[in-house]
Amino acid sequence: MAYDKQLPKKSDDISGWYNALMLQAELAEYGPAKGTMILRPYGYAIWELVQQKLDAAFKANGVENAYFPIFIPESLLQKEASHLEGFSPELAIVTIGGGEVLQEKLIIRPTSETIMYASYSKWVKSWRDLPIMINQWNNAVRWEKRTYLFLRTTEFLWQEGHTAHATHDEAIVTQKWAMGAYAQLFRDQYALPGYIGTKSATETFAGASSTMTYETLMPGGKALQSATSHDLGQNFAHAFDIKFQDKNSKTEFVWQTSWGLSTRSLGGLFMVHGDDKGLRLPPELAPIQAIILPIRADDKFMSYADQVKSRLIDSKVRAKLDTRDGESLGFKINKWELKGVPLRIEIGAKEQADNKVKIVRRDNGKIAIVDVDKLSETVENLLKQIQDNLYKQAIDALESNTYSTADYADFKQQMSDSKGFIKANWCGNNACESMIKQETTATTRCKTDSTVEGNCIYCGKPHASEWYFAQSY
RNA sequence: CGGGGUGUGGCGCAGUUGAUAGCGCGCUCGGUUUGGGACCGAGAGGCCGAAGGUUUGAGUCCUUUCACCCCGACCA
Repeated sequence: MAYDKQLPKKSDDISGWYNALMLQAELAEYGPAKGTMILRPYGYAIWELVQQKLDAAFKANGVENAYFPIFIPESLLQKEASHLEGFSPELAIVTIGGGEVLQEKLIIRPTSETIMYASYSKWVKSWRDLPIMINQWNNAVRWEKRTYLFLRTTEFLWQEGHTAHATHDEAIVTQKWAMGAYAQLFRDQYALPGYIGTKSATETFAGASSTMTYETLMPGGKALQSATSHDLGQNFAHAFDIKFQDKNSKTEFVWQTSWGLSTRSLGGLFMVHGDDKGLRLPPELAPIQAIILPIRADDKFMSYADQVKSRLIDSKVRAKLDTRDGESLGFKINKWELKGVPLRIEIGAKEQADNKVKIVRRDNGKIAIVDVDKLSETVENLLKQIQDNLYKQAIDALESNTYSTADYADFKQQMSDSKGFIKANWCGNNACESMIKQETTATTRCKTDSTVEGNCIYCGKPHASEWYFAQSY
């Protein structure tokens, strides 16, 4: 295993730190084709934990999993005009199959609205066929000009939920429910606080009526759109002719939603919680929650170490015993710190003699010497504390980097200094949003939940509502 | 799509005025070690991104080309 001794400091060089960390912690590496990512077992295990949690939440709300093809005939994608327009610059298109030029080009899915809704239109005839609540875990391809590991890769993994309802109200309930599920996941598992709100017209998903977003703050002050939930209105229903007869025998178009969370969110997780020593994984998403390090590889320590491991496994802690030879204790400590394992348990002669273990927290370095009989409850307790502490640190960062101003000069100054989120009023006019972006590189991230109106920070017009602005990843 | 950079053992790099490749880390084996990135010894591993050219001779010079990375504009 190759671990470079030097990881760039997070505070000096965020981008260098992040890239090196992704590779060194064995989360991912670059695929042979530009912008692609190989998810290594350690990184994939984190994604699997996300999947477990989210999948359970979906199913609890009646969502079923299914799978639709990766190839979308070009004609399908063309059916919804704004959807096509939004995605066409970043499509990967198959033109040759089996050595022959295809009669109709095949789009590699950038998202699955079109191919799924072609089926929905066949499936829905009666109000009794509704709602349709389907999710799929899959990959998608968007030919981005510039890529980062996790944060923006040419191919990414995600889930996309797609529902169809008899009424707009019901669709909106689902849109909000999905965002609620994401918010809970981010808070309870990712330990990532964020702002939830509606996107401006220009930032709304191509083909949607409205987009809700979960916006998190990255170190360096940029915002990361971490999950979205769309109210598609009847846009796709009209384009794909998805209609049904209601209880009064009247023909109606369905109301739809779609919502997704991708491996991008893991990039946010790594970036926010990591420190100069490497990753700091929240226990909920740590493939290994406790790493047990015998001070020596001697047999007499091993049986005790095995016993400690068994106790943890029995109490459902994801524990691993590092028995690899040829690595000194110091090396192993650094290795597991880099990989962000929340707890390190050291076992040596002293611990064995006293029937104790030494437990060190990754998040703050605090040491506890614990009686082995109290091991499980102590570990469980510490894991909770670490989870809470990471959330607390992240929320402190979010709050202390959220500003509010009514003065455009302040706004500009802030965006060129420490960045972060700025709450400011905006009239809703595209021209103002676009000028602000040109002059500060900041865009609207989402509407705040404030109902107080003010003057537009750019044009000064009254009755402007409050928005979060930030530079975006 | 613009700007910058880099391609030489697995990784990071050196290679001067051209003379058929070297260092560190890692890896393998043996031994000594082990409470914060151990040490000694012996090994394995590279036609220098690709193609063409100049030359007695090219990692090095020339031409073309490909790929990737970083920074911007576009985006989950």
